[in-house]
Amino acid sequence: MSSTPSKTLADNSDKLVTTLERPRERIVKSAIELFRQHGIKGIGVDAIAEAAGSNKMTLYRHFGCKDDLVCECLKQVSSEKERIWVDLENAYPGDPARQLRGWVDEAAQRIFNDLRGCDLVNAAVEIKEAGHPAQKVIMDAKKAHMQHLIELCRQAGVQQYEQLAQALVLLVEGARVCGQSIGTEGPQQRLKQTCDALIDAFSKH
Amino acid sequence: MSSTPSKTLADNSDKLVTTLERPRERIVKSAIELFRQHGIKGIGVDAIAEAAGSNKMTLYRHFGCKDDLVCECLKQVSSEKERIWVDLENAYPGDPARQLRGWVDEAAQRIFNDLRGCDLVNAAVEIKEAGHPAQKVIMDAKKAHMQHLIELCRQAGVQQYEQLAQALVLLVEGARVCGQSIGTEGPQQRLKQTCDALIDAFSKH
DNA sequence: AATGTGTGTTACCGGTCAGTAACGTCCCAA
DNA sequence: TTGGGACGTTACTGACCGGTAACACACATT
Repeated sequence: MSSTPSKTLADNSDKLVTTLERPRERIVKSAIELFRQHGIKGIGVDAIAEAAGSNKMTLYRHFGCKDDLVCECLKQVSSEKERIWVDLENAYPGDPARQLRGWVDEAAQRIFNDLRGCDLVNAAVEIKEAGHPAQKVIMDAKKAHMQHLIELCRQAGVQQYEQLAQALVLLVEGARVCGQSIGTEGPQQRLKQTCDALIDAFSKH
Repeated sequence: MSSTPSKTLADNSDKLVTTLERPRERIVKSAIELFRQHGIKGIGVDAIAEAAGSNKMTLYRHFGCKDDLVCECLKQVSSEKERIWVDLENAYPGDPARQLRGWVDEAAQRIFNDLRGCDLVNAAVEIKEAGHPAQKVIMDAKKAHMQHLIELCRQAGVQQYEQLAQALVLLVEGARVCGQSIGTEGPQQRLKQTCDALIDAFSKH
């Protein structure tokens, strides 16, 4: 099947990671990148360990099984995503309305520059087994992000702040996924314009 | 016309698929369902053939490789999706505005009843290999659906019909994907309300 | 009766995968 | 100096996977 990763998959002639970090960090970093490139089921632990300049045994000493590694990667990804809230506060201190626009800008920018979608959503699509530990990680992260955005809309003085936040999340998630399925010519091109118009409409009353 | 339910009663009715159809149709039908349940990479051709009450050899006589079967499934799924346009025309003949609302209703209903998302998008998430034949199938189907919706918005008398159609697709695709990652409590709960408000806003000017 | 087509059965191939065992190495701290 | 912890190397297991070969059978047409 053409989905089989080629042999040069984890060609570490140029390692994905610096050797300055410990193997654990290198493994997680490599795993995140390789999961992004090939999907969770599309890459093996051996290739991950090799790309990290390590080996399978060390990987399994740090993570009991592949699922644990997946969870750790998703946790790290989501905690990196959470950094946007402090970044926005630093960029526009005390101005939640501008921060909200900034959130849209950031999302639109990312979607434009990377058509691979959201790591958490992609993992949720791939992992269908009921009760898989990664599902809770994904759900918690998405709910937390949703709550943060609701709070930001509230602080921005929007009366129907919850509705606005939910609509914005739908638009952004939809844009990410359209980029993946349709490609560059999808309806996500006008994401920023649509979001801005929506914020305007909600800010009037 | 009274065809006799004659002699051929090999009857293995324990299978999940009716034996009335030929193996090819049974295989495609089983594959669609199993891909939905386990993902494309999560199920093997052997299990598909068995669920279809057939076997791997027959599967490979009809489909040269697993990728071909995947493409056939996606084509069938997308052609079933295309049926919505004639269904809408039949439900609200000559009333594109009502048809547009009907499209939203249908999407919201499906998302509410099934959290497994869109088969085409799920396949696009799983299949990352550049040039994989399924990607063209997915892209063509999504673009065609997008064009149909744009045309419907235009016929509904919306001036900025393209913008509206694109925003609606973003909302719906986002809702589907939020159902998968967040679960029942996601922002997709208010999808219909949001879409209706958007259509109202675009219909005024 | 002969033939061909579609199908089922069994067995096999080479490859990949997650995960483990056993052993060797290096470095740091006591 | 010694001991231990972290890491690397090799080899292995058992399962699964996509795909193929060879053969048998059922049936419809002629």
